[in-house]
Amino acid sequence: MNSPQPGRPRDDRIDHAVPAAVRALLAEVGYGRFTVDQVAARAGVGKAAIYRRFGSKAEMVFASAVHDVDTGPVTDTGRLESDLRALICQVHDIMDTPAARVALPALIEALTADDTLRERLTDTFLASELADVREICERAHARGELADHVDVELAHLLITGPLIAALFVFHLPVGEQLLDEIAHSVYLTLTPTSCERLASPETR
Amino acid sequence: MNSPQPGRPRDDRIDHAVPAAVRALLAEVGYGRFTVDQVAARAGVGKAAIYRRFGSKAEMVFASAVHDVDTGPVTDTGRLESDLRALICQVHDIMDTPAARVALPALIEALTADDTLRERLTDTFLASELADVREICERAHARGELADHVDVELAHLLITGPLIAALFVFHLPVGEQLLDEIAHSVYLTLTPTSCERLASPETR
Amino acid sequence: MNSPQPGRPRDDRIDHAVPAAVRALLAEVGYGRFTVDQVAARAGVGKAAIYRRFGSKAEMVFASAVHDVDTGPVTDTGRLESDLRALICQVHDIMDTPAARVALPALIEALTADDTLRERLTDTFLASELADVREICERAHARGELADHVDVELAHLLITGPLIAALFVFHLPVGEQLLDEIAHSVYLTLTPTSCERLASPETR
Amino acid sequence: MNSPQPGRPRDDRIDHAVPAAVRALLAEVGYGRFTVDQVAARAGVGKAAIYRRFGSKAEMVFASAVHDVDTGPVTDTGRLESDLRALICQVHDIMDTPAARVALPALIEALTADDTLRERLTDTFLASELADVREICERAHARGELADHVDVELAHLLITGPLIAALFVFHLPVGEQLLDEIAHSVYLTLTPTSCERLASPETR
DNA sequence: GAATAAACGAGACGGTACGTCGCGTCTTAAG
DNA sequence: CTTAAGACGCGACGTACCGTCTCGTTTATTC
Repeated sequence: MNSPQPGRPRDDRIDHAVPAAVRALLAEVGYGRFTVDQVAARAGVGKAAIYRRFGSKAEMVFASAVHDVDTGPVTDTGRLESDLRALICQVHDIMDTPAARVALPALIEALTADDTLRERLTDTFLASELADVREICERAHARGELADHVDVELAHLLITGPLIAALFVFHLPVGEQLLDEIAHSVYLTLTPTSCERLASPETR
Repeated sequence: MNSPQPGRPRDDRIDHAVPAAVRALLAEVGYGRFTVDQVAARAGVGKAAIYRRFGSKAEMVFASAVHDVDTGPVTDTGRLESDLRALICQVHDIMDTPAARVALPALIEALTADDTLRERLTDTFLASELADVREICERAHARGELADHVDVELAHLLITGPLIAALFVFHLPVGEQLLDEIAHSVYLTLTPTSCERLASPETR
Repeated sequence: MNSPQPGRPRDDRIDHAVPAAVRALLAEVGYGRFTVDQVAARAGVGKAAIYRRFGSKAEMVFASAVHDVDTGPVTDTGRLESDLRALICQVHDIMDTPAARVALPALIEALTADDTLRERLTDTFLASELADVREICERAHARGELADHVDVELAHLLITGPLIAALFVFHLPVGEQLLDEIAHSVYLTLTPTSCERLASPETR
Repeated sequence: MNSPQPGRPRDDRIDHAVPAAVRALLAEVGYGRFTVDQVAARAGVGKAAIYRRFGSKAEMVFASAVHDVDTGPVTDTGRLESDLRALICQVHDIMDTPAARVALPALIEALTADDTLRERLTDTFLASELADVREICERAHARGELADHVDVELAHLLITGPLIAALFVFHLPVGEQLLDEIAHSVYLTLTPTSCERLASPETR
């Protein structure tokens, strides 16, 4: 019926070799002195094979660096703060890969000029993270830990922002304690303080 | 005594004209389609004069983008939360310049490869902001709003991180309300929760 | 057997278009205000394609200026003096091209520093001209016009020297009469003088 | 009367040091990789002092290379051929200086673009050499060796041409024998052959 | 002797061309 | 129809040199 299409099929090994070479080179030389020809040579591949798969250098880097960000479902710890803590840890693990440490800054740079890339990021990474935050909040609301209307986008910024700043801008060491503190900060921000709850429980 | 130095001195007007041209061009065409020749032409200057001052295109851009970050003293509003709000606004004003919106992502990218640049950023921008945060906290402590030991670096991350993420990564609109919310979040994180205050009012 | 060589082959049209553009530009603007970018633009070619063929601007110019010096066999007029006249005319035609008038002085300059270039000139142009002179002399000898041992290199200098001096050093107009006179001078120099012939007519 | 003019007078040492540096550098690196800044450094002099004396790099080189070409009167040997031989030797001595071997090719190159330079050369070097040739011919005519009307310009080309070609184009060794042969060739060309004189003494 | 005026070393300046490098496309022959 | 190899057009890069200009200093003549 449908002939699997004529001609030589694409080589699956290339689909793996190229992103691997990209990550290796990113870790070695960074994004600045990073060349498509180098990637081709390293992967033992022609440039045409690369450009048949990726529309541009930026796309190639982006697709190669964040190749398996399907983080799976958010672990349910039973309490809001530790759920947040788990999510933050998950995000951190994605960002602190050797390849990601150089690819994400490059991605940030590329985003300023490339609207398509920006849209794609919004639709995939951002959407998925917002969904995760929303899920956590809904679970907390179901448990009565949280009011029904929380600003999910704000929460997302409070979670990712400090991580991005620490990792990619100020290049500070990011330890467990910092993740705890960020989680606690978000928790405090999302939950009405005891004081408010005690003082005016009916105002809401 | 010691002759100031032989030869024709550097032209002061160029020292101003080049960064101005850089900022204008960054705002107009972005970092991607940004040319040293364009800068030279715009500034009415030869390329040699530029490369005599900056080692590379990147250095020129970064040195030009953050030209007057000496934001002066932090306004004292009398209350911690509004002090934080003012500081956040200050930081935001620096970052939301047309030139900065395109230069800072490029700077972030460059930081991953250039240790010197990283040090320079740490010693200037980061140090100055940490000092600002510290000053605000000390004033709050003097007023009795704050415990004596607060994590200034954490506070700094909580302030700048969400701004950076919103402006440069997710390209979200940053309005007054968001600045309010960030300030509130930092305030909540720094101050002991009501609950704790209620539980141990005499510890002060 | 041996694969002709991998990859895209050099474009033959460029091999012709570039020298043509060089000659056109040399004739138009001279060697002084002559730009590689202009050549590239005129030939509809990238600079890389040029530098893939020629190691430098100078190489490109010289290789382009003397593109078809294979002047074919020397015309046989049946008499030594008119043979010489024909050869001188041939040499003059090569040197008085618009392109050659500006390229050859530059070539002369380059020869002082570049041994390789010098060798190449010796092996091609000089060798070919010496062969021509030798052929003419041998024909004359066969006809009995000439003694058997003539100094071919001297003859060559006497032919080309005045042309070079007139065209490239003193920039004098070179008309038919001058060519006649040079030919006559060489003829006189090569042939035994009448005096000698009168004195010893039987030596032949 | 004429005040020797106010202000600091020009430094005589510079007038000597610069041409000396030019000749040294020409001999060392040739004209191609020859820099005005190098000359200034070598002579221990500022560039302004150079450009106050010479209008351009080409002028400087030209004036420095042929600085003492006042060859004095032509020796009178009593016979035309040896007079020619002496003149050729004089010309050769000028051209075969280490500095001249690189400066003259550069001068030849410069002549194609610079009309002023060409005029200057014509008015000085060429005029002086033509005068020399003319003087020799007149002496020969007075002695009865020569007819009254000889083509002085042709003679000049026949003298200088082969020298220029040998020295600057083909870079052949120029020995005493070659000078002899050139002199003989010119002699033959200038003097009517015995045959002609014998055959038709009255045709002239 | 002070003022003037030109020349000096040093080196920055505008301009222009150089030769290199990278991107993304195209063109071969081979599979 | 894909592949490896590599040439292609384009365009920016950073360097080099020219000839000019500005400094502060030095050296002579003129008031």
